[in-house]
Amino acid sequence: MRRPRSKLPPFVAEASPPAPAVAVAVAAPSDPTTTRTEGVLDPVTRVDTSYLETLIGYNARRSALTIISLFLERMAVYGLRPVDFSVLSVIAHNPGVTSRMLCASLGLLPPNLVSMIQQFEQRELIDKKPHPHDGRALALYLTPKGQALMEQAEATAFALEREATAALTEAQRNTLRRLLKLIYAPPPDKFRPHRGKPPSIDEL
Amino acid sequence: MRRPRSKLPPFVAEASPPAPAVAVAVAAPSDPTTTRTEGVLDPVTRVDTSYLETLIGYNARRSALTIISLFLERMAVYGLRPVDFSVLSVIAHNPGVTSRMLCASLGLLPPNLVSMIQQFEQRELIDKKPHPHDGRALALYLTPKGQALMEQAEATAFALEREATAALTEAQRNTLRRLLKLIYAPPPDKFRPHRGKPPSIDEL
DNA sequence: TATTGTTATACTCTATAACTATA
DNA sequence: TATAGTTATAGAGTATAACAATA
Repeated sequence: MRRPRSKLPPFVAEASPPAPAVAVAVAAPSDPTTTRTEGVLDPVTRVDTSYLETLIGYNARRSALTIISLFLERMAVYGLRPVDFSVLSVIAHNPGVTSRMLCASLGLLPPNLVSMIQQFEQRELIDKKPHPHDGRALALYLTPKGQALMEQAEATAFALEREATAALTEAQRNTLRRLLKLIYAPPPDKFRPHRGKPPSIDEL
Repeated sequence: MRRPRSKLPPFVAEASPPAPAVAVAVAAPSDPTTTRTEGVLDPVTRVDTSYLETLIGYNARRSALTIISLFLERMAVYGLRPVDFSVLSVIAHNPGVTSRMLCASLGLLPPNLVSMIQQFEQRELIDKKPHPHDGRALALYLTPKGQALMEQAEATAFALEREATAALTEAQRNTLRRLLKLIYAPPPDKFRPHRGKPPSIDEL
């Protein structure tokens, strides 16, 4: 079983402790008069992170970190890191996919995918077959063992997500997915409203 | 050998390319009969990532990456990475904060904060003063130069976030912030709806 | 004895260049 | 000449242990 790790220039660190989560007043705009105060913070006083909490990026990252933390915990039994899960999942749902396509769809760099693929082969989770139309490429498939593993892993992922988002209703989960997707895969400009009418449901 | 410490690898890579974003049909449940197909994907055909897109964690991470990517671009002029921005922002809004408190609030490890603080001092963005109540600790303050920088940087961050979330209305931004916060800082259990069985993780 | 800040260091992940074999 | 897969390696980020000064 492997040891997970991570990367990335974060708003916050990778989180070894589950990240204190510093509860603060909601999005209160920072008071300019309080900056440069000569007083020292009472150790008992919580640190004020309300400004950072007004940033979507900060909130998105904190949430992703929270879910990933639970993911690591629950997926350890399968020996899968999030990136392993993603790769195997894409292979599962795209039999015959090539390494190049995998990299493009998940934002991975080819050199970094190699060792992953090799380990999956050693664990007999995937098969590499020659690509019928391109002698350079290799078509990737899940083995029956790989399929069995991923069926369980995907069920676990689903349950884990439900748990991590237990504070949300199903409607809110759908809303959240939709809004997040609007950020990383925005529709063409013409669909954007003029700030007057929301095109869709902004439910609770 | 065994490290209880959790680390966290991503669903997708850190994204050097802005991450292709693979548009796909919306959340179509994977068809079991299509797995293990012997056919090979047409290179023209886009990879199907619809399953991954049903995961909140995947969407949250992709969105965070998108925003962070723009953040890196726009903040380069200030010489600030996201983590630098977060640290300076917390100092700005919490004058006299200690390293220990900074680490706790942002999930940073003390050894990794040291070089950051040193660089901020060399750039004359912060001042270290002895803590009045605790001889071990140091109180951190922004210098006037640091304050000027952060005022600009925070304005840039605000503009950048607006741009990265241009596909969202202001109401949707507020909704998004609120839903994300419910994940990493959920309210007490009693506010959660009764979904049949509370802690049972394995409900479908 | 416990904690703050620090040093040194190991480990993981990410990024770049270059090689091979096929197209 | 361009692309798929691979190798080797540089670079950045994260984690652990241990130490000095102070509580």
